[in-house]
Amino acid sequence: VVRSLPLFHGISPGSLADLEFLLKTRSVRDGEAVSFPADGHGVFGVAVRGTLKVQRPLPTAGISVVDVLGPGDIFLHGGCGPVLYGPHDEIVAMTTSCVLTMNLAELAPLLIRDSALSLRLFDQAIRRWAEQQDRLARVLAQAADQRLASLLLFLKTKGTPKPRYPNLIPFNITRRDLAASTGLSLETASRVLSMWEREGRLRSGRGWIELTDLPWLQDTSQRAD
Amino acid sequence: VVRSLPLFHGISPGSLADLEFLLKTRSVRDGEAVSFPADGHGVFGVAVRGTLKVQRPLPTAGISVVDVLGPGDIFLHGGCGPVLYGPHDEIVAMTTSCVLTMNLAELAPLLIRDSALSLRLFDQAIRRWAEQQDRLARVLAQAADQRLASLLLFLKTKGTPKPRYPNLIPFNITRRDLAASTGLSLETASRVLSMWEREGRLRSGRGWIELTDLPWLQDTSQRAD
DNA sequence: CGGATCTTTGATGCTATTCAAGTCTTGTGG
DNA sequence: CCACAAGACTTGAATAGCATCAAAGATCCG
Repeated sequence: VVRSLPLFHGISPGSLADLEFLLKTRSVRDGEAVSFPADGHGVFGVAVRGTLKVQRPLPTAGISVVDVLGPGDIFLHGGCGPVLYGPHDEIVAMTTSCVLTMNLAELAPLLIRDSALSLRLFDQAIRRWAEQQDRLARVLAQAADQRLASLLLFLKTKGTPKPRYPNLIPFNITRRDLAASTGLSLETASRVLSMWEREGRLRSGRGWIELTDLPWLQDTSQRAD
Repeated sequence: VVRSLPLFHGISPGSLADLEFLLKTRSVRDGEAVSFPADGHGVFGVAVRGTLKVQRPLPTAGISVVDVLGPGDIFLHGGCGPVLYGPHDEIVAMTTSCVLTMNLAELAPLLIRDSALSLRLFDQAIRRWAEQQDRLARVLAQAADQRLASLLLFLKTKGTPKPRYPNLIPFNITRRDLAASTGLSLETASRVLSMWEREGRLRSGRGWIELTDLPWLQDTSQRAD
């Protein structure tokens, strides 16, 4: 499984063997959360198949979706030291998924031994970080419909397309998720999508969305009011 | 200069020599932007002294402040491949500052040779990425006053405190900057700060802010409406 | 002193939220 | 197979919060 990931292509056989020894496969069903040890040890992981969302609980009992993981995306959860997602963040499968995980503490020795592997992870960190930077800039500046357009286009990049429906977002995504990812209310997200559906920009149903007018969505996400 | 940065403490003498050879010092005066080659080659850099903001131009002719750099913070600007800030992003000094820069293309060979250095940069990438994650979550979920409180506390961590005024944000920060960092309008930012000044939470003037009630700001940034 | 920039304040309007009611879809168990 | 409950979605009306527009007041600099 490890060897099949583009993330690890060209990595030395020794490191691959170590990774294969340390990384444990686990499957997560649609809607289920990835469970983590409660003992405070952090986890390093990689998404292999499927798509997952990272939810952050809010003091108001609501949640924000702070990230979306697709195949090949790494994550660092819980624990102390440099970590991406806090111990309260939940990683929930949006479709039947498969992730690899290991103890975070065992990652550093591996990286010290193999600089090519370090570089690969550094590269990915920069790429994903820039992705977040972009999301932040959009949330800071854009109106409701623009944020939704940006988000839908972003989500499309995070899933493995279904053969027969290339523009269908290939995982379960509810109005509630869209709202939690854009900082809008569920009702506003629903209203915007209903409008777009009337205009023929997309088709949608309970938990699924198919983008039928990508160019228009691109324009919308980039227009200068 | 390179050796004095905590970022590079404990790095092998060989790599330090390489870094010292490649990294060029440049000073930036208050309000000035760091200039970059227009030839499309990316730049890797480190902030050494002072504080800088990263501005992203918007289609509406406005700007968003997407990041703030303090001493020891790295950045990757322009160029192709994995890069943090796009070619249109500007890095502007908020106080007289000093940064080290080098050609981004020359970074990878260095990282391949020294895995400890790679690990150090990976660590920082994760830390800063998590910082942005946190900002994103706040912008998604919080009201105007909460966002401003979070931002002020964040900004305080990015400057080197002035000896006589530990709670003074030690660089030039205008209402316009606060607004561009939180996604609010200049007027709203001004109104909230005026209110806080009347309530004795802070003192401020043209371009400066002194936080006089840190615990209250903490509470505000974390309260559940 | 004059000009530029930063800041404040008020009036007005729009956008998105909130609250509420109701419809549709899906899965479950009898 | 049908009834039912839970969850997802829609829609409307009222409201609140923030943006926008406009004008004037501070502060800094040469």
